[in-house]
This record gives sequence, C-alpha cells and structure tokens, in this order.
Amino acid sequence: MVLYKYSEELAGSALPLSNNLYSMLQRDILTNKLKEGEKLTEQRLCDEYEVSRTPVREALRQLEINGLVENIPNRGSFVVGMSEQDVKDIFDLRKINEVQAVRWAIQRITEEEMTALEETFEFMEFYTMKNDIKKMININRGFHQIISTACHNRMLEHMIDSYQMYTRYVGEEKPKPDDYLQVLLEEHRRIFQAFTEKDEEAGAKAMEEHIANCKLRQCGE
Amino acid sequence: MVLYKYSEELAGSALPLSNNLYSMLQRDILTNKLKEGEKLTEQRLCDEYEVSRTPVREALRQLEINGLVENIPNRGSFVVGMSEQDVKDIFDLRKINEVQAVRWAIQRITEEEMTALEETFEFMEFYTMKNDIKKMININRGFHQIISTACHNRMLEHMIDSYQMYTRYVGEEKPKPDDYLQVLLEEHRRIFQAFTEKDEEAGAKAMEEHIANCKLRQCGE
DNA sequence: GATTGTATAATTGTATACGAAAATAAAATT
DNA sequence: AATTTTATTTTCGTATACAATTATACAATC
Repeated sequence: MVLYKYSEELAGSALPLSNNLYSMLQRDILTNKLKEGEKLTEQRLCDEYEVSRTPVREALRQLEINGLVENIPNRGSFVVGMSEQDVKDIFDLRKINEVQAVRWAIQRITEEEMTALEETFEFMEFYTMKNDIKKMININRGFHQIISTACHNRMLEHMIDSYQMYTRYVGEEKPKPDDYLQVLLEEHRRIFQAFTEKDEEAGAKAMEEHIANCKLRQCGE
Repeated sequence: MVLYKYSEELAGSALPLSNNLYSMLQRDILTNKLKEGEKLTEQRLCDEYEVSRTPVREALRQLEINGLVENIPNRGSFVVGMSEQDVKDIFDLRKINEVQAVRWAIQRITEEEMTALEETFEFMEFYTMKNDIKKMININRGFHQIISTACHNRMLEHMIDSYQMYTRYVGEEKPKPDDYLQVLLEEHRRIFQAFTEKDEEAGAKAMEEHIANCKLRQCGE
C-alpha cells in the first residue's frame, strides 16, 4: 500500500500534487512568479490559466485562507507572498510542532504505521544509494506525513500538512552538495531509530536538529 | 485606537465577526447545527442561506482548506466537523504555539503594542468589575491577538488567528461559575505581569496554565 | 429475489450575463 | 495650471445557464 503509493509517483510525472488552479497559483506565488503586492485581476488569471472566473474566484478565496492573497472587498485580490523572514519563521514554527508530533507519534504509533514508516525509510536508503534527489523529496514528504498521522492528533496533522506547503518550493533549484542525500538520510535514520527504540527524547532531539538543518540548508546562514 | 476598537464592538451587536456565508457556515458546523458527515448540497445551502451558488461554492472551498468540510470531486461537500477529542487536541496545539508566542512577544514587543496590551488589560479589569461576560470574551480575543502580533512572526500570528476559531464556540452556553471572570482576569494578570517584568519563563508558564485551564473549563475533566 | 442494464433526475463543474462599485479618463470650473 | 466634476471604462459580486458527471428509479435478465 505504501509501496503502491511511491511506485505511482515513480511511474507518474515529476510534478507531485494535483495541477488544479489553486495549487498552480500557490506554486506561482511561492516561487515568486506572482510577486508581492501584485494585483490579481480575475480576468487576467482567466486568460493566463485558461479557465473561467468561477474557478478563479474559488482559488483566490482559498489562497486568502492560508494567507497568500489578500482580498479587499470590491477592489480585488493582491499577492501577499512570503518574505525570506517568513520562510525562516515557518521553519521555526514547523520545528515546534513537528517536534511535538514526534513525541506523540512515538507514544501512539500503531503497528501498521510503524511498518509504513519502516518501509518508507528503506525507500529513502534505496534512493539515496541511487542518488535520486527527486524521488527522495517525495519520499521525504511521505516520511513526515506518516509521523504527522501517527501522532493521532487530527488537528496537528492538519496543521503540519498545511504548513508544509509554505516551505515546499524553498531552495528548490539551489545546487546541492554531493553528500546532500547521505546527510539527509542520516538525519532521518536518527528519527527513525528513535521510533524503533521508542525513545521520545531522542526523537524530539533528532527532529529538532533535522528541521534546524533544513532551515540552514534552504535559507542559508 | 484600541479604545476605539472596543467601543465599536461595545456599540454594535453581540455578534462579533462578519456575517458572510463563510463565517456563518463555519459557525453552524462548529456549533453542530450542520452535523458530521452531512452532505452539503449546494442548492440546499442556496435556499437556506438565501444566496446563489457562486458564493456558496466559494465558502465551501474555504471551509475545505481549514478542514471543516471535505470535498469529493463531482460528488459534493460533506461536513467533517470536530469531535470532542479534536477540540481537546486543539487546546493542546494552541498551548504549544501560544506559549512560544508569549516567549517571542516578551522579547520583541514594541512600546506601542505594550501600551495596547496594557489598555486591553485595563478593559478586562473594568468589565470584570461590571461582570459583563460578553464584552470580556471579545476583549479576551483582543488580548491574545495583541500577543500574537507582538511576537513578530507573521506566520505564527496567522496560525494562532486561524486556530483560534476552532475553539471559538466551545462551551459557549455552558453555565459559568460566579467567580468565572475573576479567575479569568487573574490568569491574564499573570500573563500581563510577565510582560511588564519581561520575564519570559513566567510568561510561558502563565500562558501554559491559562490555556490548560481554558481546556478544563470548556471541555471538562 | 438479486443483479445487471438503461432511462431519468439531480448535482456538480464551468462559462457567461448583468447590476454595482471602483478606477480611470475627459471635461468643466476655479 | 490645478482642481473639481462628470462621463466612461474596468472590475468585482452575484445570479443564472448549460454541459458533464453522478445518483436514482425502474425494467430486464439471470
């Protein structure tokens, strides 16, 4: 079942998530194709994305909820976007919440979830060996996804899932050092090991360092 | 300016936020008027809320983002709703994040924000004296709002603001003990005092206990 | 009787139409 | 020339229309 999931992505194109208008606009804002402060005229989006106003408006309202767009009544929608500071701040946020998630997950993980986590980690080892960064990025998401599910706090899971997207495209085309995947793998190994040993403190520490490192790698300094 | 804000609410009706369709549906899901699993046919919502399908669809898509509604393509929208466990979980989430917010806020609060916080706290004292629960609930929101702003982490502020709504209607018509406002005021006094003394640890502790108490008061046990 | 196939109705997804508000351009006034 | 006023255009907010999909009802078959 987990195997199926990754082989599906493996078979499919490089593009991970659905390409509905909402995701596309999200991507284009986060990758700065649509710039901070820019006005998003509905008709313009209709033309550029080749859809009618109804789906455009629906997407804009969704973007408004997660703060990527600001809507001023009767005046229009404006890109809010994310500053470099915002991105750093989100890594700090993710750190707090995902550290807590690991703690709860280690306490509450089911056998089935543990199997999935194990399988996923093995995939990570495999694709590190193959040096396939693209696959690793997808599997990495899966790894964290399993943890956020395993903490059995539906709202924390929801929060982690929705905040993950803000940092999704950060440092995407930044050149990676040769040992990038090895380092990433070792960070995940420490997290995974904390699960096998049911060591909450070790898990919390490993996750905290992992996200701190992600922040360093992707934001620099 | 802060004064204006509250006097505006004072003059206005009891209903705090805007009564657009999104807020109304949100309220009706969270107060269980629309029940878990219930299908939300667009036409039915048009009839019941007396609007056309366009705003209905926009609202449904927004509710989907914050997880109150699930949308299955070509089949429709279904109420997800919140279990009692979810509500408890959210208080735990809020605890983690608002404790962190207090820490950062104590470090980073501006003079202007400090003045606003002071003013707000004085309003709390005033309405506790007047024993006006409705006003206190609004001002309470304002108090926490100022803190989430003062932490100067735009994304944490956004998170706190959006998660606040999940517990907004919880225990609303539950009878309150006689000393309810006094107790609430004292909890806030401890938080406020931590700000005046710039004591991060005291602030964190006060906020943690405050939210734990909110959970106790509103969820019981 | 249960199951499959077909016709009908209901519902969603998208496009378009129209009134209202705002932005812009042009004309009139100081 | 600068400012105000008016007219025009653009854009938003909402309603409605139509095609595509799904659900339902009913008949036919096993």
